[in-house]
Amino acid sequence: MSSSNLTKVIEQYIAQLLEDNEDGTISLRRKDLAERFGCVPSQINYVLRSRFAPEHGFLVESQRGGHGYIRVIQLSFKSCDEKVDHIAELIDNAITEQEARKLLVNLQNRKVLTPRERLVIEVALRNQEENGRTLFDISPYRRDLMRAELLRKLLTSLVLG
Amino acid sequence: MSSSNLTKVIEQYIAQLLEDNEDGTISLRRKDLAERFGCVPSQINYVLRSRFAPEHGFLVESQRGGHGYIRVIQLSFKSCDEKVDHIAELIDNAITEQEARKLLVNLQNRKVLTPRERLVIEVALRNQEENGRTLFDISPYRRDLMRAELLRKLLTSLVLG
DNA sequence: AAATTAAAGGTCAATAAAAGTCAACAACGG
DNA sequence: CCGTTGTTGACTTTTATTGACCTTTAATTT
Repeated sequence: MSSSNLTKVIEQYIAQLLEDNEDGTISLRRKDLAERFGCVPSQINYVLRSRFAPEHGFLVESQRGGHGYIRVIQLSFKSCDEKVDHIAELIDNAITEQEARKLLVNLQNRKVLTPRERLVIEVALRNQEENGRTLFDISPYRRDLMRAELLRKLLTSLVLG
Repeated sequence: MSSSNLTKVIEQYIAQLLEDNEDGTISLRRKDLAERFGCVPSQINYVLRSRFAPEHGFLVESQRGGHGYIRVIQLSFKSCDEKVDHIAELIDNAITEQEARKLLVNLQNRKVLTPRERLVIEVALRNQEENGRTLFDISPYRRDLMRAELLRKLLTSLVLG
């Protein structure tokens, strides 16, 4: 039944907690949450993986064992969907290394990225390029596709964050 | 009460002592500390092992017998190269997702990374994991190797940058 | 000086209390 | 009907706490 979609319900519950808490950080007990929603504990992991991933601007920290916890951190609320759409448009289905680099320089100039953030992104792109070329023998075009996908994930996480 | 988190309380106490002391060094008596917090002495060893280990940026020295003591030293890096070496030591040849996440939390706590930088790094790691798992069918161990390599590249670039 | 004793701190293993992983199965949307 | 998304439970790993036993050092006694 789509009316009782557990994942959605739990997602909204957590989102609500995050909204209520001004600093964008909340702490959960996995077991308690599972009990509250009458589900198995690993369901909580599923919700976190699928809805509160870093690609969406969230960080999740946790500790096992006695006094364990799960902490969800929303990096910021000033996410304008405009910006995200803009980024998404900027990055086509495929993007070359040159285009990617130009885009990053541009974003840094516009203060969307710090120099350090640009650096990390470039290292991540280069690493994937390297692996695709030497380890997996991916075609140039497919590498452009993969580059676009990675870049989109990295940038949207940052724009959201 | 068993509901309170002893380890955390003791950790914060020691951290406070270190903050108050300008030279980043303090001396403890294990027995006194155990008495103050109403726990068994070996609990102190646990706190030191798990919270003031080198990977958290501390050194612990001690002496047994009469006039014994435990000294905690907060270490600082003179140069970038020292920092790079330290980071390199933290990342083994292979690293699991869990270990990687812990390391990143730790580095953020130590102000080596901003939250946004941690976010980008987590996205990059997740992306590679996802590709390795679903696109290229890489074995778990090999994914741990690749994760370590990527993490090393990303972190050293940042520390140097 | 050597032996003893007291006073530190260290190690390890058992136990309990979390959270994580994975794969099979179910339900849903196109 | 097929691929994706959600649900479940069995099994694993990590963390915290406690206590019994071990080692090292300094002071005291013989």
